[in-house]
Amino acid sequence: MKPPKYKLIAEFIKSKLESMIWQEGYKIPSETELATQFSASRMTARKAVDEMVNLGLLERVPSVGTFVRSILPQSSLLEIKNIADEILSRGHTHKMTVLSKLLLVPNDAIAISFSLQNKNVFKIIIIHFENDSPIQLEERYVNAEKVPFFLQQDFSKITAHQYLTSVAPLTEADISVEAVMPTKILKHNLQLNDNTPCLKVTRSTYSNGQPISYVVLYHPANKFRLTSAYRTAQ
Amino acid sequence: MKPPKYKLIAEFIKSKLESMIWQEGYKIPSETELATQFSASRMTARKAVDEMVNLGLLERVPSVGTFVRSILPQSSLLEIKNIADEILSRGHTHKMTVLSKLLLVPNDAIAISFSLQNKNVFKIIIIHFENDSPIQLEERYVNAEKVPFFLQQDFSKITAHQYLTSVAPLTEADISVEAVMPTKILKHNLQLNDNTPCLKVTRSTYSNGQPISYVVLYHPANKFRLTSAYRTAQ
DNA sequence: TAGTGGTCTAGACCACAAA
DNA sequence: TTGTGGTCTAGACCACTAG
Repeated sequence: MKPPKYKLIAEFIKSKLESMIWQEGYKIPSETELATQFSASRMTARKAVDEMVNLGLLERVPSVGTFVRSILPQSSLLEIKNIADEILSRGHTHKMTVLSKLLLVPNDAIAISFSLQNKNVFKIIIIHFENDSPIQLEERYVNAEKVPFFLQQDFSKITAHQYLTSVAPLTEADISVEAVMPTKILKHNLQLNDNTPCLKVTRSTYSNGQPISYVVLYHPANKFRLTSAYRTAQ
Repeated sequence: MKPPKYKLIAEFIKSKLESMIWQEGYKIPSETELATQFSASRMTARKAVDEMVNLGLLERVPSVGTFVRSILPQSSLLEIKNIADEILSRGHTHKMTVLSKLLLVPNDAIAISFSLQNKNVFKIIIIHFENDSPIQLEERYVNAEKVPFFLQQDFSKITAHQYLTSVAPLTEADISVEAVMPTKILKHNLQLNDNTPCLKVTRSTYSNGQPISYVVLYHPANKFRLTSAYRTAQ
């Protein structure tokens, strides 16, 4: 299984960018030059450049050349925050209760969302309290292979999210947000009235391409808002 | 200026998706077939398919074929996107109705959120439709001093957001998301049942420190998800 | 005029899946 | 065995920019 040639060229470009040898605004070798350098056809070199352009790392200027783009600090947009820290930063007290802990093989829906099939996962359900009032129900699935000691943690000392990021650095995440009506169980656990909708946040996290955790968070809508700030570069 | 051949092929595919002739899961003609049909080489047909795959509308399965992807209505929280483009990129039709347009001095709540006091703002209310079904109510306040010709735009040709970014480049934004129960008016306009919660997105946008627009977007929860992807810098 | 990216062709070989 | 997508080649012509 050898990688295709265009991947090699793309890796070459990436390494130049990572090592900062090619800095912002630098004009990279023309497609013809890259092709010659790698004994490839121009179409193949172009495909490598295509990939980097799609990633937003390079920018083409017709008739002129291809240049290193300025980097946008996009990661700060929706920070993956720790609920304990957030509550403490509001000057409130944080408490949690673990409702259940177990080891299982995920059902289809979870497995597909989480790209884990026929693998063991841990499941844990936690309720978080802010000043003794429930503010979040956390239903979390964790890749048991990658994080074998997950269930042995004392979650009153370290949150699940804190522990996971310490074991496997968070590199990618997919987040989705919906508004839902709570189920009976949810209503009971979050001490909700009849007509209170919930914010449902679903998040899959990955560490270097490996799925680590799939979590569904429910927040009573009258107590919670998800916020995010956006800033362009410069 | 005639469009390149691969664009024609891409448009052909897009039209099949928009008209729902090719539905979810449908296996589209092979690259070779497309090439023959358009008297193009396979590489050119492939480039058209590439484009649709990158847009997330098609999915390749090696050795088997290329298929129409299932589409969940979702929107990016991170990127400030244009709802019309998003709907179109799902192969659906977009329509809008302007409910009201006016010039006013903002009340306190709006003024504070929007850091505009004693200044004129335009207010506009728009309903967006995806395939004739209402998907978003947009209640927007615009800084009249910075964007004097806002109300004169034809919003069936350009969305409010498109026009604003063309006049004043978006540099900062604050976004917040809540789950709420719809008011009577909202229920009526979004054609909602009694028990459908709404996702309420509030966004303030700025251009180089100047407030440009404050917008509240309501989405029926059964039709909408907000999503976002997170990637660390390399 | 020389160099660049944008497009395009008409072939080719491969690995893989389905019949 | 056939058809598919994945990769690749060695040319080509174009419009455009810059020296």
